[in-house]
Amino acid sequence: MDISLRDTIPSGQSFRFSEQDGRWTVFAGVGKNVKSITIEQKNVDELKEDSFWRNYFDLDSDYESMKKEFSKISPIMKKACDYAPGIRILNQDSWEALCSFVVSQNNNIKRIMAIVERMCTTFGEENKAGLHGFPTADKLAGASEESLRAVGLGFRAPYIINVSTAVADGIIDLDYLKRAPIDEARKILMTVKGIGPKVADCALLFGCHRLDCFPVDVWMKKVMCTYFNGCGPEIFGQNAGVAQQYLFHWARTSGELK
DNA sequence: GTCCAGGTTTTTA
DNA sequence: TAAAAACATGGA
Repeated sequence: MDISLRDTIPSGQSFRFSEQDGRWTVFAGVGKNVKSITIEQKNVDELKEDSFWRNYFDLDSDYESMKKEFSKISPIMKKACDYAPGIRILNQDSWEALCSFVVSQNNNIKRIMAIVERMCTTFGEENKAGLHGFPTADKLAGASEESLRAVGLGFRAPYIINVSTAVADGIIDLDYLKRAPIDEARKILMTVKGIGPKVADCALLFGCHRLDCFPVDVWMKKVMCTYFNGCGPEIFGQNAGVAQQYLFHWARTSGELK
């Protein structure tokens, strides 16, 4: 089973992309390390040729066996896997993901994307190809609250300064979060004012590839309540975060959620 | 005008 | 402790 671009790129895990006539353009990376690619579904095999994008789209993980395990859990879980079997968890830059999910709180995906784009053009370095990278933590830590409000961050502006300062000062070590015990990792993130359990879990799942993290937003609350008897993520095992993404996508786009 | 958006913090009871 | 309100902004 190949990756599905349409079920993965705009599925609420990344925020820098556009689509026109089936051609997806994705931007990824911080500062001058930013890269972009334009790709169509029929050409996804080309992604395997490039080590960066091969890793970014997580093409070497075994999703077939994960889906097989998930499908045993319940009929709805199987339905979600069959509904969009080409979903993948992207390997985004950890800082970009963390910062983007601070932007995401009480916000909608379209507006998150617009704000992130303005953050990149305003605060992000431009590389030789003219692409703006995601702003570094150092840059945002030094920005004024006023200048952050000017790109539409609203009440999140001080939160962005808080998280940027924590990363810039090494209080949050993103590389450590990739290997720390999961409870400790969440706890470290949540010391920042503006990061709660949901944003912490999204940062860990989508930015640190911690597949055991299970972000619960309004959609997932409803799914767990309605179809899983209010159970927690334990029932999904070590790759719960992947199960979460299949359920989230199904709930949000199928129109079948009661 | 009201409600909502991949929430979190602050206030109130 | 737990529930409600406040927080910016723009689109439906």
